[in-house]
Amino acid sequence: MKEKQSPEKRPTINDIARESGYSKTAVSFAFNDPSRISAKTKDHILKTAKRLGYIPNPMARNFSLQRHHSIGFLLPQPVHYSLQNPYTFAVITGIGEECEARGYTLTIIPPLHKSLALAVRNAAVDGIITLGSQIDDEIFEVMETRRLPFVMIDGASERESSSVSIDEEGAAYLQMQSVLAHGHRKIAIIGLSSTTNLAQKPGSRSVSARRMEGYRRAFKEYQIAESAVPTYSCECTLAAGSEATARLLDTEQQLTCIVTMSDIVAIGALATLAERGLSVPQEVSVIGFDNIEQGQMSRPSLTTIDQPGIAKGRASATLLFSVIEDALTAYEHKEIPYSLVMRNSLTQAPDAD
Amino acid sequence: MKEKQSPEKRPTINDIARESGYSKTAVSFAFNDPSRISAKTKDHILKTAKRLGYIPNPMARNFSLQRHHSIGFLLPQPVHYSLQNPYTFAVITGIGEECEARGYTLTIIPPLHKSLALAVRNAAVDGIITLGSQIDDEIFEVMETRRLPFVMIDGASERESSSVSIDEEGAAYLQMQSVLAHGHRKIAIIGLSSTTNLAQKPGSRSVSARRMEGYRRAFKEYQIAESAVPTYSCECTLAAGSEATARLLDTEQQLTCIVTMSDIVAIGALATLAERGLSVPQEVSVIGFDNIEQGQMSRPSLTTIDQPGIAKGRASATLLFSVIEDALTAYEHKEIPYSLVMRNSLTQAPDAD
DNA sequence: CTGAAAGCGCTTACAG
DNA sequence: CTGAAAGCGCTTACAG
Repeated sequence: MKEKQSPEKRPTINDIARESGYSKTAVSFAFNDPSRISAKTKDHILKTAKRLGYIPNPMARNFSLQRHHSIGFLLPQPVHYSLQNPYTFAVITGIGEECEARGYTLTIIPPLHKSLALAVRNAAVDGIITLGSQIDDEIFEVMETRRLPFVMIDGASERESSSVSIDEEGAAYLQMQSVLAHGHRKIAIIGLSSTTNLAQKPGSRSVSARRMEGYRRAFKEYQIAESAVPTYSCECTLAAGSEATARLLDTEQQLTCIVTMSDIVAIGALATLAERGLSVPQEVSVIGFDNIEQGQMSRPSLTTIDQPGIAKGRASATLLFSVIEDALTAYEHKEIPYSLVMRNSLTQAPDAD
Repeated sequence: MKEKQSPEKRPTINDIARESGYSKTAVSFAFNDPSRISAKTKDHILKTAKRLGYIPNPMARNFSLQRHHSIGFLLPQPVHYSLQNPYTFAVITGIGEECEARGYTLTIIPPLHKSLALAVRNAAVDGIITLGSQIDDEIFEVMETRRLPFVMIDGASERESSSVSIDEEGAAYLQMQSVLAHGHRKIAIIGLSSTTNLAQKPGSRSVSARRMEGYRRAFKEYQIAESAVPTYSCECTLAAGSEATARLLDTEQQLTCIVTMSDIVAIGALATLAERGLSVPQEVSVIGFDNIEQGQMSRPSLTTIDQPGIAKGRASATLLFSVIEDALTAYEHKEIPYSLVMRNSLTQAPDAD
């Protein structure tokens, strides 16, 4: 009765043991540690396995080993939005490179029934990397009670964990400073709107907020009233960037420079400016943030702040693996260097002299 | 002795059963099917779970259920190359959207110790989606002996499985036909080089090969000798596209149009042409393939063949889920529609009249 | 070199 | 409504 051989069912280690005449132990060794059995035994077992079409079941193996061999990447927003931004992809690429080197897979975790926390409860991963500052408390609690190590990229929480970021305030300062140094005074900012519907924690400052402080420092240095600089915000997509720029051009008079917090938004702005017949940078300058690859190819090429997504992804995965595999418990906060990339979308203000 | 309470270890269902005074069965029901126990029991159990910090172990749950709740995406090339192409990302986005709707995660599977087949042996997924035609026989064998359902996108195998593609030959015909209809006769092609080091199976034709047939049909129609059209090929990256274009311009005389098999390559071509001071489309026309988002933003905007990556991703996931969840066994070959997107990189040949 | 057996942490058919 | 027990398919410490 035990032998019921439905042709559908894949063979298990028991089938190979029975069929080859050896024990399950021997079969397991044949696949995982052949040095522990004789060459003859190994050959016989492997041959039997091949004949019956046996491959050890990874799920059972992982369960026995208590390792998923995968790390998770938490999408900050629904798939459709998140994956629209090449910066997200750069981060994923970096994480993926590190996974490849370690023999892990990379599990992308979208919200489950609209809930990321629920998705994290169920995620079959050994650790998690988060991106952005929209991770709510419930998610952290789930990760903590699951004892799931995690690393935050661009995060804003004071949780006990490793993290990877750039100095947002410093980078934003550099960005605005370079705009002001080019003589621009009629400036508009397009920031990043937080699409989360959860209240931001008082202690945790969003990326937008931290960058605004950098802007303020630059304003102070150039004695500009912050209130004189209109600030818009939009989602981080090409379309939203175009549209925000259109709104902005309809409202503001005689701008000479648009400062964005994302290349994607900046490229959207370029499109709208071209449509309106405004030449960049002669009439209006534009500056981006991120340094995505497409910024080199846009016309004009985009002046921007380089924040290397791939490097961030790699660094976060390295940090995560060090706690997963080496059981490292000291948390590390890694700051990735940023820099100003001068290309052709920013020039002297036309009204400056 | 059994009770050794290391503070490190997360509690299991046994701990909650013991602590709450109920059985494991009851604990399991409290989480998965509360209607089967009394409200009082449920409350008590859930409270105990919360107190001890218990979340059911997903690995054990999956193992018991014999479901990973994840589908795999097979990277056609090492992470660093594959994820360079926005088309790949569009496909991933489409798959991700469908996973999100079904409550699955999406596992990205890079090669393990350089071997994709090895990675597929170990992948903790319920099914696999492949992209491109570089999947070798060993991989198919692994999937088949693992009884792992799979769907191929842009695949070229005659395997028993569902697949998603466009009519490559027809789409390429349309592309070349539109070039010829604009009067171009001094044309060069930049195809896709196959980076696989395995011999292509005789029966399976690569995407490049199938598209060449479409080109041939167009040539025949316009009575052009195929041998008169130089054909280059390069990897599908921006840099390789730039470089192939440079090589091509160094060798060929007085081209009026460059026909590429990928927008990424076409955008690389645009960059090289700009560098050389050749105006597009006045002096040289360029046509792409894929219709990635950046093609709208390039200068000039890119005329191309639309092959919707997101739609392909979604369709492939839908097909895969139908065999995973509904145990569907009939294989389906889905053709996604393509179309010509006329923008500004293609115009009448300068020498035509 | 080889094997019997415990263990990984759940789910669920079955009996009460 | 509740619980004892079998089962999911491996790995590995231990004994021989």
